[in-house]
This record gives sequence, C-alpha cells and structure tokens, in this order.
Amino acid sequence: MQHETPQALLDYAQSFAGFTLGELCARYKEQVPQQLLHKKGWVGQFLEMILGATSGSLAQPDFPELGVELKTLPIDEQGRPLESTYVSVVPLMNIQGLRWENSVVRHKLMHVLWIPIVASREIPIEDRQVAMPFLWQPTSEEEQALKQDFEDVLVQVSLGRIEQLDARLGDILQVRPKAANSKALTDAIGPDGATIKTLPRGFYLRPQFTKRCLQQQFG
DNA sequence: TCGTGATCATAA
DNA sequence: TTATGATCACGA
Repeated sequence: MQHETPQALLDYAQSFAGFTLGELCARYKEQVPQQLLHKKGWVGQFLEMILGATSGSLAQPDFPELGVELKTLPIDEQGRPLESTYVSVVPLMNIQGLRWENSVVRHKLMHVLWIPIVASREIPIEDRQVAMPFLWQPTSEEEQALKQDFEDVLVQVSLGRIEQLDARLGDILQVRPKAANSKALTDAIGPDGATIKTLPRGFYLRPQFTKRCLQQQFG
C-alpha cells in the first residue's frame, strides 16, 4: 500500500473510523492482546501495519515520502487525551550546531496524522473504537512555541544540566525518561563538560496540547 | 484526579 | 544500545 499524497493517506485512514480494534484485527487475522501491560506499543504498531508505514524504528516520519508522522492518540468518551504523546529521543551528545530547523522533533511534528482511539481503561482492548483520523500541522504560533520548548531543553543539555531538567519544563513539549527502566544509562554532557552517564530522555507532547489539537479539529 | 517518573516490547 | 511504538502506576 503506497499513498501518493497526505490526503490519500488520510482518506484511507478515515476508512477505519468507527471500527473496533477487535473488528480490524479479525480483518487482518491478528490477535488482540488481552491487556497492554506487556504490549504497550501494540496499538500504534498495528495501525502502522494496516496503514502501510515503513519507517520502522528509524528516526524519521513514518511516511518519509509524504513527510507525515502517524500517531495514535488514546482518548476518553469525551474526546480528551488520556496520555502524553511520545515524539522522539532527546539528543544529549554532539548537539553543537543542532537547530530546531533540522531536528527530528520538528520533522515529525510538521505534519501528523492523528488517529484517536477511544481507549478508557475500563474498555476491553478489542472493544476500543477508532475515532476520526485527521491531519494536523502546527500554526506558526504553535511552531514557535514548540521551538522555544525545544531550545530551552537543548540549552540546559548543552550546559551539562540534564540532571536538573525535569518534566515540569516546557509549555507544550516536556522531557521525561524514555528507557527500559530507571537503571538504563546513556552518555550525556556533565556539569564540567565531561561525559557522564544518565537516564535516556524523550520529548513528549503534553495532553493539554493534544487536547487543543482535537478541539481545533472537531470544535 | 492528574502529572511525573518508571516501565514494557521489539527491531536493527 | 538506541531507536521506535507507547501505557503503567504511584504520590501529591
């Protein structure tokens, strides 16, 4: 399945609206996990599969030829996001010369295909319904805000202050651990400029921001 | 109830 | 190990 344009991809994605994950799994002869505790990325990977995304775990948009990133978004029955949205790893080394304009975060967020899923915890996985997918691009104001959050983080990282940085920083983009567990370590710049070991971090979109995206789209 | 920090699976 | 896909779960 190759999509010629973002609109064609959107049209195809919207053809799945209203179906439950159980119905879609039956159609593709996939097994629905009974719980997501040990399959946390399953919903996103299933949607990638049926929509024909091919980037795998490369640090680039899911549909590189379209410049479109696919994101599932768990929502409650009122359409409110239930979780933050992971965007990308926070670069901690060799960040001299790294700018917003050539960042992975920007490349992914410049064009997103959101696929909301009604996914309150009390709903069995197989009964969770795909809501209406939509394409989203940040306004210039939104991009400025994203850029500001991104640059604020990179300043701290470049100053060797990664350990002082926590999830409270950032109006839209926040930084949180992104690791197998709290003992995972990666290289970063230390306070004195030497290399230190620290917990890998990721950029996440706050739920309040994705809530605004939903409201803009659906009123 | 919500936000932060912790965690789980998998591919390359 | 690092990237992807995320959700879990505890304390305020």
